[in-house]
Amino acid sequence: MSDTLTDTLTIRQMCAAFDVTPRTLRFYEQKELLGPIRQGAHRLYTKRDRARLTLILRGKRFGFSLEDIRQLLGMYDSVGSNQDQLMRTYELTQDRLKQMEAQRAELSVAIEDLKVQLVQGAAMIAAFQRAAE
Amino acid sequence: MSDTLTDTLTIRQMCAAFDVTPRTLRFYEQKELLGPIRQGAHRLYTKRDRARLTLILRGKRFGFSLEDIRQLLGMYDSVGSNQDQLMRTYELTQDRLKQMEAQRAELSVAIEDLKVQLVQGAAMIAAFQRAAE
DNA sequence: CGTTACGTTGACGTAAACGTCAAGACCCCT
DNA sequence: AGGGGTCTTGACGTTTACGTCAACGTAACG
Repeated sequence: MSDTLTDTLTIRQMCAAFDVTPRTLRFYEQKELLGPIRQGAHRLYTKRDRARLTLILRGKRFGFSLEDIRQLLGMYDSVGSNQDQLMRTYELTQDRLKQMEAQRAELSVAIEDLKVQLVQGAAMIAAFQRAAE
Repeated sequence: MSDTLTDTLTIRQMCAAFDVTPRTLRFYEQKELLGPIRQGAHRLYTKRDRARLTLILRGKRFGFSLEDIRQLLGMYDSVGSNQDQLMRTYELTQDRLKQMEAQRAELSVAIEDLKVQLVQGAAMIAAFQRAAE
């Protein structure tokens, strides 16, 4: 088994692992997206932080704001919250899920569009080459 | 047939149709994403502008920057460019397509994750309700 | 035990994507 | 001809998501 007490990363290791800067990690912490434990003043990032950062970076790639993501993350650690809070988070997550499914459908459309354009582009390039003979 | 000479929208009509502000349309024009014709000083948005704006707003929803989108739009009106330009645009579009396909795959993962969370959330809510009896 | 590397907290700077006036032009109406 | 509505071009303000110092603490290494 992995030693959960020592299974932590320093800020540098974290940066290397996720290709972000220290500033970014501290910024996310300030915005309550991450909550690394402290050893003195130094930050230590646990498995939980790594999981959260994965979700944060993923969310960003889909155009979600950090505030959006913060709310989404609420779903992942709603343990210990009361029932009302849990219900709100649940509904919020349902909404977000629908958004994401709509987004995926739209992305598929965009991909198909682009494929068509590529075929047309290839045809134009071929025409150029015939004309250049 | 539609009269192509009068098939244009004013900036207000355009804003209403796409739910954006005038400032946004002027900003996109300044960034060379749109190129409405002019009647005197006034802007008139053609079918082409409408198609481009659709693509712009779609791109934004996937986290593309306006500069990214400007390059993508280059693919859609590369008619009249020379072969080198055409080839560069073609390759650029291929790259972007791969990005978008990767993005879609990742989005699917995120959606599945969220669905799992929803099931867990539902279970937690159910547990709360049993406990409250 | 010094110094070199890594860490910390502010504080200020910056790029992107607009928002928000200000000042003026143009058009329609009565 | 005056008023109202819509348009124009600046110019400056704002928010988000960090970058970039400065000044300082600490930990590790030879």
